[in-house]
Amino acid sequence: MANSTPTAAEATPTAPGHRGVTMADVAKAAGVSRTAVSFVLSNRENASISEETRTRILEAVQALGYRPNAGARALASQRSDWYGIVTEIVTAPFAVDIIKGAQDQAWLDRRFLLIAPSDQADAVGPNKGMEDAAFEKLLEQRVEGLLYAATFHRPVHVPKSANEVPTVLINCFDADGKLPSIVPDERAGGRVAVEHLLQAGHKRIGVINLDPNIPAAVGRLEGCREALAEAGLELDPDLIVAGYATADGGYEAACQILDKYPAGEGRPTALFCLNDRMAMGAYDAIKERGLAIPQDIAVIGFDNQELIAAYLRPKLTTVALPFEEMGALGVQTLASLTAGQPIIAHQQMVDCPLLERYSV
Amino acid sequence: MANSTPTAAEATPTAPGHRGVTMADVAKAAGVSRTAVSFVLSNRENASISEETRTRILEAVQALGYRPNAGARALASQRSDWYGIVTEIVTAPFAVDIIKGAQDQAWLDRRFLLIAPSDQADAVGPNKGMEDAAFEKLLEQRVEGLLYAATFHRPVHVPKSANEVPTVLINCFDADGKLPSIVPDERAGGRVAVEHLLQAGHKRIGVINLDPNIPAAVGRLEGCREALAEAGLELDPDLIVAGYATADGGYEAACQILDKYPAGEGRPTALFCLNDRMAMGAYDAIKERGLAIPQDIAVIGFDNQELIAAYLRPKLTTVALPFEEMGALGVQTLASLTAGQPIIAHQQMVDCPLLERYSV
DNA sequence: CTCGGTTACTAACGCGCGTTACTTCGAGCG
DNA sequence: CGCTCGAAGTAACGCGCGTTAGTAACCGAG
Repeated sequence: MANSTPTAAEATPTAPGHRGVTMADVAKAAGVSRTAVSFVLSNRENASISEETRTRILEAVQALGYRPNAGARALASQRSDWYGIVTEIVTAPFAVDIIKGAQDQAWLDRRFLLIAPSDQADAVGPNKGMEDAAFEKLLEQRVEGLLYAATFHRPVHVPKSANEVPTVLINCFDADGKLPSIVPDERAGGRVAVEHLLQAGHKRIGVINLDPNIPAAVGRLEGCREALAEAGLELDPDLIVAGYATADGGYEAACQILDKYPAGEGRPTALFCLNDRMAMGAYDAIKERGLAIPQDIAVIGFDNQELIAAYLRPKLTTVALPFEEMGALGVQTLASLTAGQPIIAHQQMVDCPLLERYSV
Repeated sequence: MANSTPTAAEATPTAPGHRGVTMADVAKAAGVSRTAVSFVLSNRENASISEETRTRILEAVQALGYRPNAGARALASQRSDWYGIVTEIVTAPFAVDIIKGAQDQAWLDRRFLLIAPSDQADAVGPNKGMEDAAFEKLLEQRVEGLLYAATFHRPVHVPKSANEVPTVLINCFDADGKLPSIVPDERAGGRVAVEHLLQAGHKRIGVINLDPNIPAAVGRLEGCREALAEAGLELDPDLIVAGYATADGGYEAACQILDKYPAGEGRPTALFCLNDRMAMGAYDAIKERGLAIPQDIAVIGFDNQELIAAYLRPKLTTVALPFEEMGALGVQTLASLTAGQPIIAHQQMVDCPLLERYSV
């Protein structure tokens, strides 16, 4: 301000922050070398810059509206501070939460998260190549690490290019068993759900199952059986009904259970629905029969699909899938990997917390 | 392959695509200058490279697993091919769809979409600064254009830095009236909804309203009145009930309407719910009274919140908010702006299509 | 044989920045 | 006074690439 020499660069002084202000412009304005500016802006430890010139430089930065060029910085320093995540953003109410968790954590670490879409992951469709392209694009940006997130817990095949930088899988695991992964602890989740029902006094519990082969079903059911076993109970095979993972599927499965047993005579007093969408359908089946939730029949879900669980009437008690936590943990794991630290655990499992609402 | 000179760069020949393969490496491997490689890879028109060396270069690219460095390329060419979008990814089942639309379109245009989070937009909370930081971060990446997306249709204040590059608002509009925006055509949407009810023979229609002051409510109600007027009907003020934009709010509003009019005596035969969450609550109110949807009372929603609308029983007929289309249009608009073309329309309105399911 | 005009390239600069090696200057010390 | 040493800064290189100006070889016309 005091002795700022007007330069050509200040063509539009009323609009600071106009594009193309470089460190050289700042240096000229402050009357120092470009190196000095660089030292100040990167807060170098052992650089000796007097307090006076330091503030003069910072003033010039402010006045000109200088903004560093991330690309140039990455080029010169050979590090980008970027991570990449590829995920099916499409059908995915879940993927969003993973992204949010990852992005918030990245933001805390002063890193930037690049997001690339991959439409259907293992699609047979025409865009099988999209996923490879997504990885490719991210690597062109010279990301320092990669995250791969699936919308439901399952084994996946990841493009080979993922081997070029540290890569962590979220909500899925490497079918080839190489890459580290972060998954929900389905077993513990199933256990916590059923323990909650037991504590509420229920002894006869119906289960509305998913496709029995997917990891989620296997784990949750295992946890369910564990909890029952500890209470000296067993799961009645007649009370497990599988259905499509939709509200309609849940409705039909619930009907099947409720219609098999008249009131009192062996009818379960609680239903463990392996996901919230099915619980939504179960609600209808129960209400149709004039039964009250939770007085006549308690219902517990799984997933905590907010839009459903928090808006059903009564609000659904459920076990939450820890998407945000997994996203955050993914970034943390990536950070330690890119820092050169060894892989701590090949597969990290994250707890699924119980969310008590009003259906138990 | 034939006469490839082994170089130090081929340290790990079994792992092509290892990091740090540069154009110079490719040039050396192909026995040409770096310039020649650059010409081939960027498909220059008036560069004369013989077909022979051309294929030799491409072979070297393949063999070494060369991958361009996007940052360096942006630095040299002074253009980045990147757009940025800042949005509240948080609470936002909607923002996701906007992002998807934008990202798919960007992908088609061979551009990359950088996503920055902005937690609560006009939050009073501690992270008011986050939004500015998001813009700042994106500008540091030298994005060529910016998108700003809100989760519900409303006026917004955008940080001044948005003026430095072309900026388009999506699902919101500039409170200062400067920036171009893309919003849903709420009025036409309300009209289409009510026309659909009229066509189904309904003449007495109840409206479950949102906060009457927000743009969505204003527009949708206006469209509703238009449709009625064209049929020679009027909206009975007694049949408009506002509530909180939740399932509970919808439940209470529906109760109020249904309890005021006993069957036959002026009870509406259809409910127009201004969003799907409220429709969800209205379903419960209707079912509780032993009425059937749509036989006794038809219900139509707005928003097409997939997780609700497609899973309610019966599935909800609703008017969709065109998030993906708005996202895509945003990128298209940005493309024309960055190409130097003038602003076509200050505010572009996108149609809200009717989705017929089973509740009317 | 010379000369203009192509074809097929290459040398060299600069994008904006981080970083290393070097210079300059004044204070302190024997 | 001569010397060293730290403080305060600067010149210059290179990151990987796009791009312009230029060069060398060849070819046909005069």
